[in-house]
Amino acid sequence: MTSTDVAAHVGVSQATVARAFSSPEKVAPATRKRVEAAAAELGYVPNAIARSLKSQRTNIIAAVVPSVGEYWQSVLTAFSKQLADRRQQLLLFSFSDPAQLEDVLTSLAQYRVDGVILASASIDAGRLARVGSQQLPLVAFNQPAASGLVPSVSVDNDLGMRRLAAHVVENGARRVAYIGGVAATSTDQTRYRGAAQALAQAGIACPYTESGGWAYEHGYGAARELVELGELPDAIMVAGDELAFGVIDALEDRGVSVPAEVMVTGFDGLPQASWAGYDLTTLTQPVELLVEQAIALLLRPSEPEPADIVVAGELRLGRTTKSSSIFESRKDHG
Amino acid sequence: MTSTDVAAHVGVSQATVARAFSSPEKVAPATRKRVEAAAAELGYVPNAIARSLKSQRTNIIAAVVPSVGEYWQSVLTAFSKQLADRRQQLLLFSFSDPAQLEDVLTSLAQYRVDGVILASASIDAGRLARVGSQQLPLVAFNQPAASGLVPSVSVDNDLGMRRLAAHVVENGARRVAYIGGVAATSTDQTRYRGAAQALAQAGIACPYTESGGWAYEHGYGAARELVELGELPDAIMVAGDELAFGVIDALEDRGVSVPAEVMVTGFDGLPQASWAGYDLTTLTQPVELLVEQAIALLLRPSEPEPADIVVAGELRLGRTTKSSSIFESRKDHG
DNA sequence: TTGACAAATGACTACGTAGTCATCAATGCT
DNA sequence: AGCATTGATGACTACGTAGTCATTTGTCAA
Repeated sequence: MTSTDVAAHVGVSQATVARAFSSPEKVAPATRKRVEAAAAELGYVPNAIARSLKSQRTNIIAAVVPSVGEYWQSVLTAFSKQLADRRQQLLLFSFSDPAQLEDVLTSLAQYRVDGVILASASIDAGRLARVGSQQLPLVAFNQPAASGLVPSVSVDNDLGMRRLAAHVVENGARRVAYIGGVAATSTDQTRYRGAAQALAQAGIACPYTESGGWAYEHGYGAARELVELGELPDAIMVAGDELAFGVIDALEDRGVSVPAEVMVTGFDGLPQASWAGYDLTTLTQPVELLVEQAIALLLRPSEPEPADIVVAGELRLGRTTKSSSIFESRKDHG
Repeated sequence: MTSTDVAAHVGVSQATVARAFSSPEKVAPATRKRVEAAAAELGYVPNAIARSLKSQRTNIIAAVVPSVGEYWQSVLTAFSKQLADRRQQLLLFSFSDPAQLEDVLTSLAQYRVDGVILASASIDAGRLARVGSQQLPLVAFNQPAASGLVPSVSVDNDLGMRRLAAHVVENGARRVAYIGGVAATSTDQTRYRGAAQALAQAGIACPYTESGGWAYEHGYGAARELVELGELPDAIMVAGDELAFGVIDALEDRGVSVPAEVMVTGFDGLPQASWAGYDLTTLTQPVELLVEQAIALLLRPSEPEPADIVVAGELRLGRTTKSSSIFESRKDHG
């Protein structure tokens, strides 16, 4: 079924049928009605492929996203929803291993999408530059390393961690440990630096432990090791919520009470952080807002130099850092 | 950058450049080398849009998936991974409200994708038929209602629930309640029927409570009501894992111990079910296998009548139904 | 040496749409 | 009535690729 078929059926030219769909105001109402009726009867639907070839726009945005991780799934959900509202489609390129990125970027280039969202902590500057050198609109999502290289949107990792650090210090923590994800990622580095510097101002050191990933089991493993080494701190600041869930479970499995013995903070503000089972103190990322900004950056005519948008998150106070009664009363009397 | 540009640069015809990429064996090795070199130099990448127009294949599979829910996110991840392995792309159409389905299906039709995965409990038979009436390959994912209408792949909901029911009965449950998601969905109905029938064989009634959704908070709310009504059963069978997490947290928030006072079972086998914090007894869906079957069904030449593939899940025993010591010892001595 | 044949390549065209330009009819104005 | 203007429509073409067919080149055997 093509516009030509419909045209023949109605007795008009192919051009008129095409206009009836792409710019209806240019077609006489009576004609438009007849075209629409015929299209419905014949089951004609405009071919987006052909339209894209002609118009050089696909109405498709590509998202390059890690295939695992609660956080990325929630980001993906937000993108998919907001793009749908703008009548754009989402072409998904997911990868589980940074080594697959080459392939992904290659096939991505073939599809002439209207824009690309690069959302992954593990895309290095070199690759970023390579993608950026192509002409297509691009935005890096939550990738501190991209700043300056390509347009980017990020949560304020530094500020977020500072707030969390200030909070645990206020709650009486004097010895703090940090459990990171993958030390090589700029996200991890930025978050750790924020925490370490804020704590340093309070005269507190903050040893870094790399868990080796961003998943539950990495957090679980790292916390288990901390427990087995003895010498537990007053608080553990964790680089991400999913990691933090693992940390909490590992601690409680070994009889360490959270927050009475050890406080725990996360980062991201996943839905699960609000679940009663965890009720995690964390830095909630304004995902909807971040995504909105990213899409705006993508569809806006490109500016001379790459914009870097940084949005502050919101502190979520959960039971994992609730002041123990000792501190509460101390504060009451202080 | 088009194949024509590269051709001019190398001094061959456009056809030769096209062949060098689409069927390299038809081009003399020396020529191919020169073409590839020029393409790399000029930054030429074949245009998948134009290729699709010509070849009538897009190498794109569309997935229509609810935008919320842990389960669907994990399914989406699996599809995205497996399709990438087969060099297919995933065009994502997500919706948060069944009312949006009309729009979604309309824009879907324009993209001439090679196949469609319909994954949602809330697509009714009428709409299914409408989509099915189009010519494109289609597979319904985990939608019992689709059986017979269109090709489908599902986990064995009935068998799974029977196994779970048998398990809680073995563990001594004599009074069992069922918390469903959305009663109007065929998934919910099938699962409840499986549980109710299996329990009936043991002479146990199984009242149904609708929670009104599939999310954590729905489960939490439903369980809270059960507690407030008093009369807690020995076991609560829940229609989905995410719901079950809410149920567990609601129970424990109100001082009801799981599993000592009330056992809880889920369904789906989400990653979180294995987290130490929940360690849920559930029916693990073989998501990878289901997805594999779905893709195979999609890409296989269409059979005369729609195939319905049903795959059994695997029982996961967690602490939420661990036999209490009373039963343990009773069994030891029995 | 020449005919037969295969390999390599080029010219051409279709895929389905939308934009440009031309054409034609209808309307309004002087 | 005659002319300019506007609106509606049709003819034509380009978008970038890949398949068909024809042509050229090279190889081998008689």
